[in-house]
Amino acid sequence: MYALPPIYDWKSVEAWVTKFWAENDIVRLVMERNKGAPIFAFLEGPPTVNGYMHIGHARGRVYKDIVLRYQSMRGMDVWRRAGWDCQGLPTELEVEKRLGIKSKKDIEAIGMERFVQEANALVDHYIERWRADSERLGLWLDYETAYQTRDERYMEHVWYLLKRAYESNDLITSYRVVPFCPSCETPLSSHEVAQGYEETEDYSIYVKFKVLDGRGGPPRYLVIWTTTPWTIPGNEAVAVNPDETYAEVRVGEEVLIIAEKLVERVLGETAMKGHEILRRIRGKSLEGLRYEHPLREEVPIHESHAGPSHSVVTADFVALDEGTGLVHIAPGHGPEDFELGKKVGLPVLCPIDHSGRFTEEGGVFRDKYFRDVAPEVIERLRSKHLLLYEGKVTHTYPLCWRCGTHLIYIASKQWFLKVDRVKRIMIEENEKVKWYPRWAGVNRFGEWLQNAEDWCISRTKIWGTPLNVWRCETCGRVKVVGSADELQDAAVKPKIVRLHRPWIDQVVFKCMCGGEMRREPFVLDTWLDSGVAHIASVDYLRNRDLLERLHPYDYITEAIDQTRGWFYTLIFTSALLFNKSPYKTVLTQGHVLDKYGKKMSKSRSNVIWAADAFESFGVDNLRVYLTSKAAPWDAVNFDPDEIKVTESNLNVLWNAFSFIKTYFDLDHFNPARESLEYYLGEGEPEDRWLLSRVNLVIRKVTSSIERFDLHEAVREILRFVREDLSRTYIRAVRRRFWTEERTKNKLSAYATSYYVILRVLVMLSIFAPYVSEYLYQKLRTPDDPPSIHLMRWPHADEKMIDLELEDSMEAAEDVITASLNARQRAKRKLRWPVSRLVIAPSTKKVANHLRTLSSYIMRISNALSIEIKEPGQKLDELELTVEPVLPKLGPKFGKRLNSVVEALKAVKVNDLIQTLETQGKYEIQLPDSTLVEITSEDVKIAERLPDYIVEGEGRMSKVYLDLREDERIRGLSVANEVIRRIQTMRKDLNLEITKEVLCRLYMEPVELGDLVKDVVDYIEEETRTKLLIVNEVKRESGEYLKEWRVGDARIVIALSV
RNA sequence: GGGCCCGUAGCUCAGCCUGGCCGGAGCGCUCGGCUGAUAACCGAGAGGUCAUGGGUUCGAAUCCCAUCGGGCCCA
Repeated sequence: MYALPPIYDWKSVEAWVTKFWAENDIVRLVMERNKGAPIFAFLEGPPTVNGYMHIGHARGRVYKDIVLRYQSMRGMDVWRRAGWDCQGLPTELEVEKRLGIKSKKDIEAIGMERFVQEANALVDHYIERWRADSERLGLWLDYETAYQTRDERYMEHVWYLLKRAYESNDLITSYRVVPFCPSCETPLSSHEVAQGYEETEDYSIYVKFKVLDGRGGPPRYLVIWTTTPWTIPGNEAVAVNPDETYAEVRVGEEVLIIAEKLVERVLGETAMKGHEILRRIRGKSLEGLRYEHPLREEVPIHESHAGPSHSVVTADFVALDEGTGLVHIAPGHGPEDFELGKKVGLPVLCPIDHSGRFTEEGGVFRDKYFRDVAPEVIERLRSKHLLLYEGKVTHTYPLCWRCGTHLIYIASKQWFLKVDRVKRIMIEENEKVKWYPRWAGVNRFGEWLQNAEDWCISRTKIWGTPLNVWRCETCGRVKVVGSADELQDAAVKPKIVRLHRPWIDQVVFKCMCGGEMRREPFVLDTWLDSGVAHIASVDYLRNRDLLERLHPYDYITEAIDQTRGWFYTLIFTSALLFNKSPYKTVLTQGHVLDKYGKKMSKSRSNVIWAADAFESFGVDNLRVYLTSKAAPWDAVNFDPDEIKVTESNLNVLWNAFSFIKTYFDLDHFNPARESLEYYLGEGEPEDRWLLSRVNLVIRKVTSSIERFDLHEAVREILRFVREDLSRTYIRAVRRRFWTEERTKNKLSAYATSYYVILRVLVMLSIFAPYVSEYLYQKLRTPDDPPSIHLMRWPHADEKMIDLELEDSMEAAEDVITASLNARQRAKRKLRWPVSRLVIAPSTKKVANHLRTLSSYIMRISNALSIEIKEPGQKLDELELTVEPVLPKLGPKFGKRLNSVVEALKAVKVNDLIQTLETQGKYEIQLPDSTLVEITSEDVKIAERLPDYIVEGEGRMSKVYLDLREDERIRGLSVANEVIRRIQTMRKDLNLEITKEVLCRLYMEPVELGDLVKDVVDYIEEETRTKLLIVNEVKRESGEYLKEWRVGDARIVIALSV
């Protein structure tokens, strides 16, 4: 233990505390403290370990930590296992980059074993960094038993889930159109797609499809609009809304078919002039109308497409808010198109492969990349006079959430988890979940659940949980393996049986039919990994009892974007397995944006890494800043300059603590032996007031935390420290602390300070674990727990809450502020006492409140006497004057005005006021003896203060200071000036506060010496000196001598140690 | 196109649900004070069309509608 540094230096605080925790095994003690108590189950959403922790992650992790610390202090046995999400595309991409892999062929060359080895090494590296950063952040999770989604025991739970799903017919395989990333060469799930929408610029083209109707006359065309020209090779139909009206429009020599409502807009945008509507047709009537495929020469396969192909079909989803009201249908490139095609019997033409290149079926476009084909398609349409218009449009288009590539929709065979059965359970179970804020669950999540679609879980990748489905090559029979044990029956096994690829691919089963069963070559969506965390993290298959105790979990919290991610996949798998939600309470977090409110991203290079932030700002400062700035679910703009404010707030705590602690040490105050109750009776009202305040604050902070209003909780604590403890209380008790004797009055202030600061530190500890620990260590007695984090959360002592007293203090502070204000205007320093403080309260209640604190008010405002008037009662010396209101009197009295004004001067003011009040009028006699009547409108009553009174105005009271001085006041004033100078000099000499020294004092004019004679004791006590008033100064050796000018006076002080 | 959140002093945010205390706080700024908590502390001051426009009401920052702007999400 070393002395408290003079200012708050978070760097050394963190260093000291980190060492302290490690040496005393504090984290373990905290984890084990409430064993056997009721469980508070937290489920850690595993960070994806494919990068480092940034400030946004850090904020989220602080919200985890605060709640866990709180529950632990409340006596709960907190379940807090850490976890890491290890697999998936991002890691795979980074491995490819490191190994210089560009295609699947490269992987074959390098070997999948090497690939997986590299992936594991990468994950090891990131986990190490994440753990270190998390621990430094103060997030105390159980890292030793952390779950990892790459562990075989973990992956078995994914298998278990799929086997159960297979048994309940919720696991299916299906040929469908799925969103696909051509760069990652894998399909994406809808929640992955949902994360990647971005503004992009695309072509906007209007294309004419020539109608084949065998009629004579001008050629007719169906007009369609699309932003994806590369889908036209795959076109099989044009859809119209059966209930809308379409128009045949003549433009020049051609007839165009467009939805009637959109004619103006389309022709306007395509700059076509001089049109004429020939006739109107219902969409339904267009059905079956055949057209010529616009690229029939380029994509010859269309020649073989008959039946409903290349004709108009009807679909309810065709909307008239954009385009032409005619939608080009490519069943191989859009989910809606696919469904429609299935309904009406269109072939599913998908001439694009997994890498985004056109296949043989793509005709002239073969081997070209889909996005590169767009301009060529446009040119060919133009040359065939089928292009009506070409432009650009900016819209949101889904990009791959990891690599940023434009996604395509293509048809392929994939594995799905069906949503129908599970959806009903999820919706019902979601009703029971407590969401913070409510709208995140009811509106956002609720809506998402309503629209949930089948979940595509298959990925054509390597680094993931392998799909546990084997299919017989001969008869097609399927076997779903539910655990590692089940692999034992395999006919062919690799030497080392491992659940990852490539080893798992070598496991071959014997089918009942005699054929060989091989694994379906997919891995699984990584969201399925984290989605089973509620069971896999506790190794459910081998610990069913444990799960019983934890599930559903009390608390999870992640950022709002997990609405479509983890919040969803968790409830999905839990609904599938157990028919219930896996969590009871969800706190959704807002994002951290940069100081300009922009999203942080690597491409903007405005990302702030957590480790850097810890270094530059300090962990506690950062934690308090992030949590106090906004509600957890609001986005915050991260502005480094603002953290300085947080730091200075904590510095106020430091200073307050330092003041209190200094005097505790001087007096060897031992809180363990000194009872607050014993001394409080001898204390002052500010003691009882502060005790009331702190208990009220405990109550408020506690209920804020229970509501997850964590921002309000921490703000309330800081406000209390700043306003109540530092500004009000310490100002009030400073003199009491300076008392030399061990009086009960002083000890009451000590005991109060101890009581209060201890509770404040405990509450603050969940937000700022380092500095609160540091200060606690300076304060704790041997009987206290070894760490603040082993303390109990304080409960509000209702007996101590005294709202009457709080109101009284508020009234008193109002008066004190007003009197300081008055002093300032009168240029009377607080050091100089005033003889009299008169208070005119606005109400009876305020008056009563002030009376209970009159001596407190005197003490703080440095007044020698106090008078508290009744409401309405004025200051005795207050002179009331009557002033004529000339604009009123003039018209009334004309020439007699002057004599009326003169007569008013002679009137007895109080008499006049009273008469006006009671009768509404007043008669005055003019010099010529005539009587005139005036009303309250004619005069203005003003107050006039004597010269020696200065007035101050508060919210609840008016105050008057009597500035007149007598010998005593002047003596005290001079004494206070002397005291201050001596104190300064003592400090210059760096004297111990208790050190007694000799002081020779010389003052000019010499009469000042006489003034001070009566208060020598006072000066001696305040400055701990032996005072000698001398008539002349000679510098003596060994003395510290200094000359001061105070106003006109000269003061020479000489201290000899 | 739809949904959600948000627009209050230079900055960050309370107040809005349950209309009515001259619309608040912290920081910053200006001026002054204090000086054994001193890189702290205290006082005073300047600074606001409560996004805009309607409506309800005796009364609207607060309730309702529309518009504009910002953010997030969905299609």
